[in-house]
Amino acid sequence: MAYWLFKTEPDVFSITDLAEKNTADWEGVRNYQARNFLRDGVALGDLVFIYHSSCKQPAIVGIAAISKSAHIDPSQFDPSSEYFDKKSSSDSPRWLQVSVEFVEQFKQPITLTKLKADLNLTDFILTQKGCRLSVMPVTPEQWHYITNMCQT
DNA sequence: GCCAACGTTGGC
DNA sequence: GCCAACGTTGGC
Repeated sequence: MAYWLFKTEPDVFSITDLAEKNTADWEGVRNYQARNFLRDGVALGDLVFIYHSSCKQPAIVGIAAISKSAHIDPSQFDPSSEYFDKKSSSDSPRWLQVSVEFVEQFKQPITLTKLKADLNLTDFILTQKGCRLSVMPVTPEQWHYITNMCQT
């Protein structure tokens, strides 16, 4: 089993939305490196940190589990979707999505400030300068360290 | 709203 | 294949 971190803008889709729906298709990944992680790495049963970005308090806010591995993201073919990609064809679709299932919402989000300040997380991809990846791997060591942070 | 740090596009 | 121009991300 592997560990991941997915970014989302809470104004668009938040951990609360996921908690209410219980499952969701993680649509709209439009970056090749992120897509390749979805395609080649993310597997059924993997665990995912949900991270809120572009908001007042950027933070890891909870955990989800992969409930379906990579499959075609239909929003790329929907002209009314903000994720529509006119250059993608049904013959060779460009973009993939996975499905996620709600696991838990942290009572206290682990803020970006806290993550950046932690000397044990200097290799954490999220906090590296200029990181714009929306899907990234998390090492088991980082996963366990961070999940322990929210119990204190 | 600003802007640094990217990623993508397309002409050549 | 290079690279300038452009678009996007995301913290601040």
